[in-house]
Parts: sequence; structure tokens; C-alpha cells
Amino acid sequence: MKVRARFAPAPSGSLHVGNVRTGLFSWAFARHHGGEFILRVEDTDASRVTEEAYRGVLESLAWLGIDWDEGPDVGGPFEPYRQSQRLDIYREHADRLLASGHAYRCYCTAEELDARRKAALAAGRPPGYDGRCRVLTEEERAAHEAQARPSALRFAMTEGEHVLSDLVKGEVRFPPGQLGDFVIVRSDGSPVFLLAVAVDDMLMGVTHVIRGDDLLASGPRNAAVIQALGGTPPVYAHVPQVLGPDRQPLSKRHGSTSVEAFREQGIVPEALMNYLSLLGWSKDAETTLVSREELIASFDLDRVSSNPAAFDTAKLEWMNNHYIQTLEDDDLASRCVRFLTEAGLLVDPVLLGRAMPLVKERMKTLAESVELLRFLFSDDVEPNEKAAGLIEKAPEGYLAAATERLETLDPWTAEAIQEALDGLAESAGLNRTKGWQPIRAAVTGSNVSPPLPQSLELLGRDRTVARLVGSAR
RNA sequence: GGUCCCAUCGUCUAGAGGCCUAGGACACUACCCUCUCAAGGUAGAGACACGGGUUCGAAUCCCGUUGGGACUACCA
Repeated sequence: MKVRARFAPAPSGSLHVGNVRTGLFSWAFARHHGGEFILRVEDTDASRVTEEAYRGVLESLAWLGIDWDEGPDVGGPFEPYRQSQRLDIYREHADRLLASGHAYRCYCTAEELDARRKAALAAGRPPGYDGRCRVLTEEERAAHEAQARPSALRFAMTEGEHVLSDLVKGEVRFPPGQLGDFVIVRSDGSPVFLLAVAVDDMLMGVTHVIRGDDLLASGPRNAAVIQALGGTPPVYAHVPQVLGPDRQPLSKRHGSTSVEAFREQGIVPEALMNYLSLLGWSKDAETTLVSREELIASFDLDRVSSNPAAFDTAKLEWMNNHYIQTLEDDDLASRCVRFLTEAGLLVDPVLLGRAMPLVKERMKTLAESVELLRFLFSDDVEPNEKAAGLIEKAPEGYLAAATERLETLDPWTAEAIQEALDGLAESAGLNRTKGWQPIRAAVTGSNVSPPLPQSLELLGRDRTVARLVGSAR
């Protein structure tokens, strides 16, 4: 049987990394088994869903390197792929469940439900739905209808113990009475997630549902609905949540949590995918670096961990630096352009490409290219505090001497510059560190920069000299 | 409250009864390299939550405790 896996994000706000991690697992699973990967958008909660968020979700996934065979944008044999466009389908299946006796009308109001739930809790009983409307007599039902009392549709959950054979959690047993009857259609006629997911998974021929373990208890419910509809439930795999550094579920208050946010910080998709894939899954005992191809080749559910993982930004950044180092100069340069121009720098593409070898092992994120390369693309190099201090401490006339030396240097190459700088330091009785730092400060405006001779070569003689003159006392 | 899930270095993990004086990676510390900052190299410190069993032998199996988390909605 061909594997059909899916990812079903709700496009409210941006795509959360914890969420996308389960999507990544689902995708990798499908690809590994040569199956199909479906993207379905769960946008029934119209209030919170915006068109912008919808597009953002698709874009974030594509950026990360996840592709799908069927989805709202590419279509497929089971269109439409947006739940908001499938309302008639849910209604039809809800009617079938009602007709077959698998669902019933519930006339309880929110207030009644709430009161009974509290009472049950106080009495030490499970607070789930008590099944009152399940056993309504014809007369009672008729009476409710005569009053035109609004009703929701509730699924009559199968009695007894429920067992979910989960690919990650193993056999999970829910004791009788624990999983009560749940609403599948609200009194306003809108379908509830529990119904929509089951119907979609069934209709779309999904064979494997890989999702967060906050939905573990939904497993038996989804399966029961599908069974009542005459379908065969998919196999479920519930992967643990991603936590923040404080071991609370990862959320906005932990800082960046969306794919989009990491992208804007200059995290490279290769790194994010690699990092996320290792959050709850391992290739083997040793491997830390896993490419997209290797992930597809080796991913399977049997090596997915069943305990929750905490998100560690430091490791992500280390990995990001690793991938940045592996990129071709032109590729890296083109990825940096956006950050540089957004910082107001005027980028010369040729210069930028040539500068990459100097900065690629110094960047944890693409955004850091801005500080590293500011001196190259802006002539506003007002020294920062430390740089000012270095210039201050330089021997009398040192920068003037440097100016003189470099003004006539030929050829203007890193090698020649290095020689000149060394000669300069030596004649002032300074070592390299002491001798070069004032020059670095004067030319770049900072105490930290890429290697000096190479930096000066790129900057060019005229700009270098102009800055030295500007700083000389 | 009830049910369920989870429990190895600070973090991600390897480990499916003897291969474990517990392996790898990030972070950390020291040293090397070095024009600053990085990168890189070498070394080091660092964990089986606790208590009972089972067994010749347990990180690995069972029970309990503790601690986290989820669910218990006309949210998804």
C-alpha cells in the first residue's frame, strides 16, 4: 500500500517551529517510503484565519524545503484542500452519521453543560459529557424541537475501552468512560475539527497521521468516526511536543518560534531543517549533520523519540554557521543581500562576492553579515567606543605614517599590505596586535573586523587612505 | 480531581539485560593556532530522578514515589 501522509496546519498567525517539526517528520516519512505528501489547510475557524497567514504558511514550508504532491495551491485528486471549502462534505457526512445512529442531536446549552461539568468535578466524577441527550425519548426530542431549541450534533462514542496502536507511543489504552461523546457539528451548523479531520483523512486516503501528541486522545475519536462512516482508520503516530528552554511548551514568549522569524534572523533553511529533524529523531548514535537527501534516505518512525525535546537556539546557530560555511560564495552573497540592503547599505555585488571568504566562518546568522561588512558598503565609519580608544592609544603620528606608507603601496594586494603593516608596526616598536589594531579601528570603525590586509585590499587604496587621514591626529 | 504520555550530561540524543569504568553533538573550561573576532585542532569537566523488586547480572524488564506535560470544550 502506498504511503499517504499529510500535514494539516491551521493558518492562524505564522507557522510555529514545533508544529512544522511534526510536518517535517510527516513529509520525511512520506518521501522515505516513496509515498505522497498532502498539504491540507485547517481553516474552519474563519475568525482567526487570514489570507496572508495562509500564504505565509505555504511560503514557509516551501522555503524550508518541504514540498507537497497535493495541496490547495497545486490541487490533486481530492480537491479542495482547504477545509473552509469542504463544509458541504462535512455536513453530508454528519447527516450520514445522524441517519445511521452514530450521532445524535444534543439540546444541552453551554450553561447546562458547564454546570453539570462543575458538579461532576466536585463529586469526583469525570467531567466529560454525561450522555444526557443520547438517551432522549422520542417525546422529549419532539418537545425540544417544538420549542425550536438549538441543537448540536454529538458523536455517540463507542463504549468500552479504546486502544490506539500508536507508532510512536505504542499501545495506548483509554479506560471505558474516559472518552465521552463529543460534538461534531455546532449548533450553528459548523463542523468541529474532530469531524473534519476524520472525514478528510478518510476521503483523502491518508494512511499515516503524524502529528503532535497533544492530539493523542483524538486518535481513538478520529478512528471511531471513520469506522462509523465505514472507512478504515489510518495508522497514527503522535510525536511529542517541542518545549522551550524552561521545559514549558514552546510559545511566543520564548522569543522567535516561527519559521518566518528564524528566516528573518538569517537562519538558513538547510540548518533549520537539519536542526528540526534531530529534535526527537536520530539517524544513529553519531550523526549530527543530516542533509535533506540523507533525511529522506534514513528517516523512519522507529527512531522517533517518545519524550519531548527542548528547543536550543545555540545549537541551531552553530548548525547555521556550519551550513553557511559550506555555501558557495555567490550563493551566500545573494542570501546576504537582503539583510545588507535592509540595513541601509549600498551593496556592490562583485565586492560582496569577494568578501564572502572573509566572513563566512564568522557569521552565525546571515544578519550578522551587516556588522561584519558595514565598513565595505558604507563610508560612515565613525569609530565605536573601543575603536576610539585604540586610535587614542596609538603612538603619536602612527596613523599619519600608515597613511604615507599605504598611499604609495604597489601593488595593492593583501600580501603587500600585510608587509607594509608589519613594517609599520616594527618601526614603531609594536607587535602585530598592537600595531594593526589602531589601523583596523581607523579604517573599519570597529575593534573587530575580518582579517585586516584582505579587508583593506577589498576596500581599495583610496577609501583606506581617506579613512586613515580622517582619523589621524 | 480523573485518564493518558514522558523521565540518560545544562540541552539534543545513543543505549532495546552482560559490548556501559554510559557513546556522539551543542553549550562550558583549558591549551594550541592566531592581526581582532571567528573558524579549526587537542584535552577536560559533565547524566542513567528516587525507592523497591525480577535476574548470576538492569540505564535497559516490573511496581511504586516524585517531577514535568497533555487531554478532560459547541478550541484545534
